[in-house]
Amino acid sequence: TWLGMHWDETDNQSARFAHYEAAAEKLKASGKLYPAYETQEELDRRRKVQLSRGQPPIYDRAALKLTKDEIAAYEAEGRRPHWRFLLDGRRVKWNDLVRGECEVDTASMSDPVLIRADGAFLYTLPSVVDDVDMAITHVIRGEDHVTNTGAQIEIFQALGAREPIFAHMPLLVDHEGKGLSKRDLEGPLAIGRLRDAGYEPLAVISHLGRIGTSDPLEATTSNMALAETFGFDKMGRSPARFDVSDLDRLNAAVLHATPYNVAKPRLEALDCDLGEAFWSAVRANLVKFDEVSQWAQVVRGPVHPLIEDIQFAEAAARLLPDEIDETAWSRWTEAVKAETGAKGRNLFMPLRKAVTGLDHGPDMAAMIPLIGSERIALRLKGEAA
RNA sequence: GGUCCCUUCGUCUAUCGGUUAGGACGUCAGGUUUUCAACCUGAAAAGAGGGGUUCGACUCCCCUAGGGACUGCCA
Repeated sequence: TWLGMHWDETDNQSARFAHYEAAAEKLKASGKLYPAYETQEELDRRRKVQLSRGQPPIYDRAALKLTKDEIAAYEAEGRRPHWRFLLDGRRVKWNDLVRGECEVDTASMSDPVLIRADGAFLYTLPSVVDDVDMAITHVIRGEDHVTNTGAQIEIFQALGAREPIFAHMPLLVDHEGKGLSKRDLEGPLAIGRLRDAGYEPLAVISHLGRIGTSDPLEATTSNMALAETFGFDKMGRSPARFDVSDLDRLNAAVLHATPYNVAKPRLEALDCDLGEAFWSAVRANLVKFDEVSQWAQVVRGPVHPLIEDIQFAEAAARLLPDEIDETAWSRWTEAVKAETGAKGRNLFMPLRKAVTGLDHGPDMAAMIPLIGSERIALRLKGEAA
């Protein structure tokens, strides 16, 4: 919901900082934000002791019991306090758009540190303050934030604000069911890498808009079409499996449905714009867009023909129709069949290999008019053309 | 150690006490293209295990097993 908003020109980073400070002062005044003086080492040690005794590793609020003299002693030592938010320790409830009625018992959590000893604000406070300032209505994030939500709702309320609506989506796991590692997310699955790898934006968005939902994972034709089918109520609550091969399938499907007028500028950019007939002939054979250059090469040459039976190729060359149109392929193969007796796979494959140099590819009936009789004739003679 | 969440075809999932347990992808079989791909049609394929509650449980409750998240002076 903040997408439509604009910060005014003067609202720079230091202005934001002032908002965080004001919020912190407000919390300090109400006693909800209190100073603590433990060092990280002390906290770590305390946590280990608690764990070894089978106790939950929760901050014991020792800082609240500090006397004035003890605080003065820390200050004299040069210690600066960090600031913790005093949790109510109650069952915080909200109606999650994905998970329904949710409840977090903040008594089982440590009071979160909002301000570090060096004065830096931790994300928890700015996140809430920004949401309030920007009048955020919905917070949509991963399931890993569910526990945070309990504390954050308390902060919203302590600031006198109403909390937004929350939607916590399931996390993704890989094809083996293991959590997606940071290495994956910053590596091959990073959005920029996916683009570099040739994935269509529509394929990526089709996947992200559907994974974890009850709707089938299928290619969408536009962002709006996807949005119309999207709903938080369709989202599951268990981790969804992310399989990259689904992205290849979706990418191919997106390409298969891409009309010529959309593909044209991109074909031009690759110097592969051989017309609408070319695009509709080859698009069903693409997984990634840039593979069109391979088929453009088959049309324009040079192609190194694959000829296994010279007599067959000679007969085919002799029978090649003068005019190569849409019907030429069936007339030609009929004639070759009549003369050589070859049929089915034995009829086609030698012709395909000789004419395109490959054992697979788009419909030959559509391809040969594009290639043209001159090049076809040369290729049937075994010449690169 | 604690808190919370999850477990249905191979995969993602629907079902909110009574269904032939539905769909999509994948797989397999046909069809079409006189090849491959694409496309069309059809088929096979599922309730983690054990206890309850109930006339009736995938659905509600408990236990077990398995998985995930959180438990930071990270975000």
